[in-house]
Amino acid sequence: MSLKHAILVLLDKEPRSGYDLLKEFKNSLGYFWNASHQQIYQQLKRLSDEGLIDCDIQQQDGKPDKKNYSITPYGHQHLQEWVNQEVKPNKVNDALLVKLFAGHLCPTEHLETELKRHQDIHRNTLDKLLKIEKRYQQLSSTQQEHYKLPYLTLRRGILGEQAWLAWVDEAIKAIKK
Amino acid sequence: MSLKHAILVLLDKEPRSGYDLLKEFKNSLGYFWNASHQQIYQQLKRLSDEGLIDCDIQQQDGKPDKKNYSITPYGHQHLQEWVNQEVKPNKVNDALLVKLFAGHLCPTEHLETELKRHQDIHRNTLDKLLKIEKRYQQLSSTQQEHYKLPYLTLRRGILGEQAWLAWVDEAIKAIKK
DNA sequence: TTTTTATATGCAATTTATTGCATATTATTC
DNA sequence: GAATAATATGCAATAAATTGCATATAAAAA
Repeated sequence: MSLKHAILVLLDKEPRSGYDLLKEFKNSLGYFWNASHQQIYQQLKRLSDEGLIDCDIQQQDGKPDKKNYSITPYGHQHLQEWVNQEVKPNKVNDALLVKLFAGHLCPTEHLETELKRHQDIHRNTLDKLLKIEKRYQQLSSTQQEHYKLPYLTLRRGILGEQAWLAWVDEAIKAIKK
Repeated sequence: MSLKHAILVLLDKEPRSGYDLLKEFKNSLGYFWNASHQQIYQQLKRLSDEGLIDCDIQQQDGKPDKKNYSITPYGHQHLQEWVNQEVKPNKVNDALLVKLFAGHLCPTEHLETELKRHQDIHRNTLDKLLKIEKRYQQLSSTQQEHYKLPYLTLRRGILGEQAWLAWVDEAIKAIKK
C-alpha cells in the first residue's frame, strides 16, 4: 500500500530512475522498505499515469535508456497529505517463526542450521547499518540535525537487528538442550 | 505465501474452524502471524480443494453452522516437507518509518502523536505477551519442555516489542529537541 | 430498549505482489 | 575466451491480500 509513498518520498528528495530506487532499497533503505524491480517499474508507471510523477527519458551510449522520474507538485501534495494521516501499525508475518512453531516435525539439526543461516544474514544487515551510522556520526552537528529523521529510522533498523540477534542466541542455546 | 503453513501447523495440533483460527491469530499468535477473516476462509477453501485438509460441518443450535477443519495425512506430509525446507528471511516494509523519513513534511506534533499512538499499541501487545510468558513459567518443567519451541517464538515477540519500545523512547526524545 | 460485541461464514471486485520470461550492453572475474 | 555481474527496463500470468458488501443469532452492555 505504501510502496507508492516510499517511492514518492525518495523522488521528493531528488529525481531518480527505477533502477536507482531499486538500489536504494537494496543498499540503504532495506531495513524499512523492500521491493522487487517488477514492483517498482509497475508502480512508477501507475504513479506516472496518475500524474504524481513525471518521466524524463535520458539516452545513454551503450547502456539502455534511463528513465528519470521526478515528483510533480500534485505528487508532492499527495505525499504531504499522506504524511499527515494516521498510519496503520505493521502486521507481522514471520515464516521462520511458523517453522519454529512446527519445529517438532523436523530434526533439531535442521532448525539449528536454519537459525544460523538467518543469523548470518541478520549479522550482515546489522554490520551494514552500523557502518551507515558511523558515517552519520562523523557529520557536523548541523548535518546531523539535518538528517535527524532518517537517522531515527536507521536507529530502528539497528535496534531491531540487535534484538533479533539477541533472540537467536537465546533460541540456538535453547534448542540444543 | 505461508498463511497456508501457518494454518496447517495449527490444524496439525488440533482441528479448528476458520473462526477459531482467526481468534488464535488475533489473541495469541499475532506476534508472528496475522490474517483477516477473508484471507482465512479463502485459504481454507483452497486447502480443502487441494486435499490438505478435511471439513466437517457441525450444526449448532441458534448460532450459524461451524465448519470444523482437520489436517489430512497428505496435508501433514506437505507441512513436514515445508518445515524441512529453507525459509526466506522476512522482507521488511514499515510504513511508519516511511512516514518518519518524510517527517519534515508535517508538524513535529503530528509525528509525536503518531509515535505515541503506536507506542500504546505496542505496549498493549507486550503486556499481553508477558502475561502469556507468565503462564508458561508456571508450568511444570515437563510441560515447559513440551512447549519449548512455541515459547521461543513467544520470546521473539517479547524481545521484538521491547526493542521497538526502546526505540520509540529514543525517537520521541529526539524529535522533541 | 437499543446498540454493540461475539459468534460464524461467505462472495465479488479490486489492488498488490510474485514468478517467469525477455532483451541488450559493458565491465569484471575465472 | 567464457561466464558472470551490473546496468536498465519491461510484459504477462498467476497468486495473494485488501476492501466492500452481506447474512444471521445470541448475549451483554449502555
